[in-house]
Amino acid sequence: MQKRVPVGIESAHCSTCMMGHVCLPTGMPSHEIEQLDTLVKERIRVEKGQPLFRQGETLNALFGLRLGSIKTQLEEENGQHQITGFFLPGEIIGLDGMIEGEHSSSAIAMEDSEVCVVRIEDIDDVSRYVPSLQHQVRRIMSKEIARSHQVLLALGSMRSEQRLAAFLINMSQRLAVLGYSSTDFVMRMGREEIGNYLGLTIETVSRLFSRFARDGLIRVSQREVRILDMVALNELVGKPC
Amino acid sequence: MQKRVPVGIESAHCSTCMMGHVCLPTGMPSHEIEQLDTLVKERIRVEKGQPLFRQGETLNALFGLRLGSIKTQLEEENGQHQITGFFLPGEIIGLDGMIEGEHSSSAIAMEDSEVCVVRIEDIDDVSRYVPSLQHQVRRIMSKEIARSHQVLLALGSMRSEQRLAAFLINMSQRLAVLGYSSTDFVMRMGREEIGNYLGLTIETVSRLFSRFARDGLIRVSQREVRILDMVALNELVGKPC
DNA sequence: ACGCGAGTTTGACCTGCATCAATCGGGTAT
DNA sequence: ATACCCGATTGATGCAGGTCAAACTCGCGT
Repeated sequence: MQKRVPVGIESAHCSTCMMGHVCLPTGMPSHEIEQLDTLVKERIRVEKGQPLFRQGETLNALFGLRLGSIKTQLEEENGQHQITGFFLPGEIIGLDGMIEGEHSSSAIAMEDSEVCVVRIEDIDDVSRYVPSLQHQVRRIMSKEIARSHQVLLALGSMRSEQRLAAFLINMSQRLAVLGYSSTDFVMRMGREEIGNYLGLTIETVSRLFSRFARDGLIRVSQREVRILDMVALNELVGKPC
Repeated sequence: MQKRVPVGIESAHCSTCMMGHVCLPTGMPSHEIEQLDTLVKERIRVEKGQPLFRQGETLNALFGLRLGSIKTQLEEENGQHQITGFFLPGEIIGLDGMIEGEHSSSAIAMEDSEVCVVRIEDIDDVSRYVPSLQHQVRRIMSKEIARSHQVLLALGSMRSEQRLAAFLINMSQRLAVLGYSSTDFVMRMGREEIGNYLGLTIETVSRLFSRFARDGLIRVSQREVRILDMVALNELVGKPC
């Protein structure tokens, strides 16, 4: 059984894709979006737990997540790893591989997922006809930089409860954009992954979930979360000093 | 007295700039680098302590640091801030402002500095004639993403001594690229800034410097550092688990 | 030379989170 | 059902690094 399978691309057109409003074409004029239809020549399905790409691999392509969820992580010689991002449908993966050379991180599917493959050379070709495409790519990369700076802020200057609160708020907002409930969702990652991402141990994360629940901020059962008091969560992370 | 002063640009040509080998033109073919000479229409001097730009400002330009050193930081409503990067000559600042809209961080000069201003619209113009320019911009942004992921790794999974060791190694390497000694240099930032960047308090940073010195890894006097045992520093950060 | 102030160092103490360890619970195979 | 396993929870304890406080150093201006 293959782990990383090409799938049919008959409907692989950005112009008709339902993710268009949250994916690469976001905000582009519709006549230019049609020109993107040659951009995605391939789609890949990645099984849960399998890598989309691995740190060190040469891959001159970006991946638009269509379905599922994927985490990226830095891997060290000594088996250690640090999760650098959780990606949801519509988000672009592989931006740290745009140096000719190699990816600086690995991307692992957290559930069965499907990505659109965009070869970088194709980006250059298409952008001759679609000037706004370059803007778009830069916009997305810029956003990724800003995003990781936000995580730096969390790891560098927040206490554990603030980090988890910020994490929940962030998940909530991103899921809302995708049309899901902002108060009621299933996290695709386990406690260990959350802890790793936030620079905390699994036990601390677990305790925090319990505490948040006891304090009436959320309800949790395994990976299901219901946010009961968004205001309190926001206060926890930002307002007070 | 002005804080942010345009300076003459008579010699503002990437093709003749001494920073060329470490700046935006890095690795570009020389006949294309000449085409970059229209890219920098302006140079700005920023006084120590003054901002090059501020979080929230609309600025559709990148800045190539020519002289001096600059830090970028996220600023929160409550006066808190988190330093997200220290920049040395040859490095590009403002990559998180390439979303049409606003910068997501502030950039402050740590000493009197000078930057080349590259307007984003000019990038688009010039890249019509210089196809590799787009690659170059993407390469630089990709590198910035990878860089911030490295800092995430430090903040998320290293202990204080490892963070400081990694910081010193990083400074050493970057200064070496600029032609300075890799073992003997002056840090442009104070203890507080280092601490903020690494998610530590000023006292912890100070104690670590003292400890490193006592253990014969470095010699420190104020902001001057001499690295005595680079091997030990590297072991501290990576090898053992 | 003196005094002053900002940045740094050092010490004593405290706490938030890690660590170690035991238990629990839900899902799956038998 | 039962057994098993993996992830999550909860408790007890320890320590790295934070906090509070005092002293020290280097410039710098007078």
